[in-house]
Amino acid sequence: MTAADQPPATAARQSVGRPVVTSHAAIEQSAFRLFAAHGFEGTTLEMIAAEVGVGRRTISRYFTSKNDIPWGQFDRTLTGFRQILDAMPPDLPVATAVRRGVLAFNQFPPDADPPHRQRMRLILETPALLAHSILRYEQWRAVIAEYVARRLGHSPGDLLPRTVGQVSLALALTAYESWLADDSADLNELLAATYDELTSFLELREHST
Amino acid sequence: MTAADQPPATAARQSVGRPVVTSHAAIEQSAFRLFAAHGFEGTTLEMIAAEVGVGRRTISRYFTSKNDIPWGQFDRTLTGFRQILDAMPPDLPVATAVRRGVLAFNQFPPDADPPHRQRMRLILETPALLAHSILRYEQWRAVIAEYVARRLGHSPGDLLPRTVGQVSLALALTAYESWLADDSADLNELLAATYDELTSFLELREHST
DNA sequence: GAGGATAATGGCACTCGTGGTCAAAAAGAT
DNA sequence: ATCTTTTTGACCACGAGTGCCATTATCCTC
Repeated sequence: MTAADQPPATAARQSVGRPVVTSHAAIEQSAFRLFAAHGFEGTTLEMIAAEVGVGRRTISRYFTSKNDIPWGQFDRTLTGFRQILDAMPPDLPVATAVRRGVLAFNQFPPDADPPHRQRMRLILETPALLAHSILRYEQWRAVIAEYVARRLGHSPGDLLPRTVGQVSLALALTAYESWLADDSADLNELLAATYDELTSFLELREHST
Repeated sequence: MTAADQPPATAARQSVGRPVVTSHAAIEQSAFRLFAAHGFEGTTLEMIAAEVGVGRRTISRYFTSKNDIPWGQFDRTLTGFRQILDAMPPDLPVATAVRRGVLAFNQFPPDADPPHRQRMRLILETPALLAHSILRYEQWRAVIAEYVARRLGHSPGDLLPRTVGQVSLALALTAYESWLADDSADLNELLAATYDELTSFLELREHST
């Protein structure tokens, strides 16, 4: 009931007890190979287990669900996102800081682009994964809400921080959609464009109710 | 391959052949009773079938998935949403029309409020249903995107219409969250407040990159 | 170096949702 | 009364998820 219940947690303390036979990364790689070949639905946990060379039960220990496999190290990237926002100059308007933060978060080295594209394509084009994604993005939104709340002296549960988190996600998802639809598109440009579209759209209105 | 494959489609042509033994509404009601008593996960299709008095297989014919049961007649409400938007005065700024449209769509007669609240609480507080919801909301976003596209002479697939659809959904979901958190809250006021929060937030920024 | 403690593994079994198939049932139509 | 039409429900199989537990492989202690 103490540490034995924890999942193997790749790269964690591992001195005593039977050594691990695989890793999150190894499973992820095998899984992606199979996903590419047979599609997400067409790939069973059994097939993944066979590809990795472990039991099906072991796969379920490393990933709490099949839907979680494509997400890889997402939790760790959230820490990076938090740092990005925290590093924003405090004199920058909050809205600008959030915008730049989201752009910076999605700035990848050019060589990491194809895998990232493949991963996002899988997630956004597989209904089961698309549905599952909002559960994962909840934490992403929370990062933004917490930052906005801190900057403005609100609580993260207040309407404004939550709104900004949710809207930021909406904009990012829209940009990603366009990005996946056009192989030559630049993600960062699309993110910026989406933000601009929203701003200009809202300026189309008078202050009526 | 013609009409026999179609689901029973409550209230459709039904003159020849074995008569239906239940309806979407009847199943929905029984299901909600059980959901309230045992929770969504704690209710199996078998239990619902027993409560309705039909076979488990029949439930699966009326609803393509367990996740779809709480949505009831959502498809039909989309038609209403389309009509609401189409009825907006053409001289109204698009952003204002969308805002008013979303508010009108969520304007329910006071007596329909408790069931609506119960339904939305179930959907938004059950992880599996929350995840499934974005698949359903895709059509809702499309209604907005199509309206915006028509008003501005764009294609519904363009960046701006999609952005507005996605952001509108984000605002609505945020408002619903707050609504469910406070029993005495008014949904329409919260929707308006969420829109205002976004507007004021964006005005907090200078036009920098 | 033998034995014990420790922790991951993997097999087994079970539940549940989903979906295919098909015979039976229940109505109208001839 | 028989035929046609359509729904029903039973049976089946598959896959994901999960609790349980013996097995295995390592480190630690004596």
